[in-house]
Amino acid sequence: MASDTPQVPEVVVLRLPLYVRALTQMSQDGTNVISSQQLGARLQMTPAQIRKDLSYFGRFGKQGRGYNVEFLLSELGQILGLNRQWPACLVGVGRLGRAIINYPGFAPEGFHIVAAFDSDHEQVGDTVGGLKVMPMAHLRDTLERQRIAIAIVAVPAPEAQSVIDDLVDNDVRGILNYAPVAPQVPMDVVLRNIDPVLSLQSMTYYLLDEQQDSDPD
Amino acid sequence: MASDTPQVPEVVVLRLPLYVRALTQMSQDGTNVISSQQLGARLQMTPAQIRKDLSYFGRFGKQGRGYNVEFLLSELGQILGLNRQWPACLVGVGRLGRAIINYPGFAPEGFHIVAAFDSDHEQVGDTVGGLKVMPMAHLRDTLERQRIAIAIVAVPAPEAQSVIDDLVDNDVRGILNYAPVAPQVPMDVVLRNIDPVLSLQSMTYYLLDEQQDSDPD
DNA sequence: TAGACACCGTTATTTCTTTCACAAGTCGTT
DNA sequence: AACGACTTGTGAAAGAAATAACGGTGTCTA
Repeated sequence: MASDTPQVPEVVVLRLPLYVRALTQMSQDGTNVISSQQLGARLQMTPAQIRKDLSYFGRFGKQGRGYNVEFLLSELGQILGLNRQWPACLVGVGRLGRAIINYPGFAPEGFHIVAAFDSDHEQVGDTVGGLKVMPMAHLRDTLERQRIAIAIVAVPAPEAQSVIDDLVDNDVRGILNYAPVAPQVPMDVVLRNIDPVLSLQSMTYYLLDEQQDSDPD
Repeated sequence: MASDTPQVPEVVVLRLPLYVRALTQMSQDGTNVISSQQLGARLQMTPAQIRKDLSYFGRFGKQGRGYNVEFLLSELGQILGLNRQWPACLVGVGRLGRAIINYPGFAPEGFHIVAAFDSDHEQVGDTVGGLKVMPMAHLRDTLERQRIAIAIVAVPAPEAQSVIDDLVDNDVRGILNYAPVAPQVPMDVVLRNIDPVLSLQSMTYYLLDEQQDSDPD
């Protein structure tokens, strides 16, 4: 226990999954070995950055040759904790929540939504994507019994903070938040926001140049 | 034309929408004036960063007083191009695409999905969220006629790059990509990726510490 | 087995971001 | 009108991240 300053920069951790994804594809394409050069070209980054990123975790390459794809993939999986299953719960089974539950992209990566909650008693009892929707009161029991460390939040913006407080109180350690707010969480809880509107709003800054709306017909 | 190096750092532009959102809420709460101190507390950032960010664009505050909420909001809206409508098209009307089209969060911010495309001829002709799904062949005409500069991509991963190439060829200037890939685009096209799986995969790194899976009962 | 080449890991350097610190301006009160 | 409490905008300093550079090691070919 001695990492007040995480000795691995967060930016680096954020890039690792990118490497994993590229390597996975290469593995499927039958590539056995890859250089930082090639990987960099594939991901539009400098070879130096890739080597430096990896060097935070160990020495995975072979001089003169490059990285063994399978080996690096398995090492990165180990580092990120991808070689196990991560049960998760969903809070909020409105339109967005239902889409999330039915999204087929999570399970293949080991993220399984195994419980669904909603504070609206209208929804409780419904079955969504094979899951019975439970009231928030069942949170503690369910999280503990199913050893759930990750929660996905898809409630309306005004409710998000209080739902997240509730989750934190119940020892959730990671939160994937779809509500368009910037919630406050304790430092030991990992928060990731999915916010397409923010993405668009920063995009438009760069679209303004030529785009001068003249006359609306 | 002389901005090879954009003199406003991209990180700064990415933060502006955060300010806009906080200010919007404050405006609704009836707050007239706010200091960088207060705004910083609200967003968990230092007052200095906020002042510096804003200083790239002008002088919006008053010494000894702070920022007028309405004024700053309108200035930021101007800077980001939020005070106008942005018609957008959607490509890919599968499960995800349908959820996006029905997502009620875009329109209030001025982002209107006004056309939907799919390369799968099974889908073409369907009506989704009030829009007739069109074949990709209609791309050029529609984009031009409706002055669409933004595309939202929700196709399966293997198709994403070619769809995006197609969009770029047809002069789309901004792309919001939901496919789990890191597409290549020319420098003058703005790309934003929405990728919850990547978010989760970097999150788990921080969850590994205590979480040692012992025996599965 | 030797020579030419390729590539990693790491240190040094440069570039980018954030934070600090303070002069100058504003407001409210007396 | 003058004082004290505040807060901005901004250069300068500190800190973080990306890139460059290169020694050392391994690979391949002949």
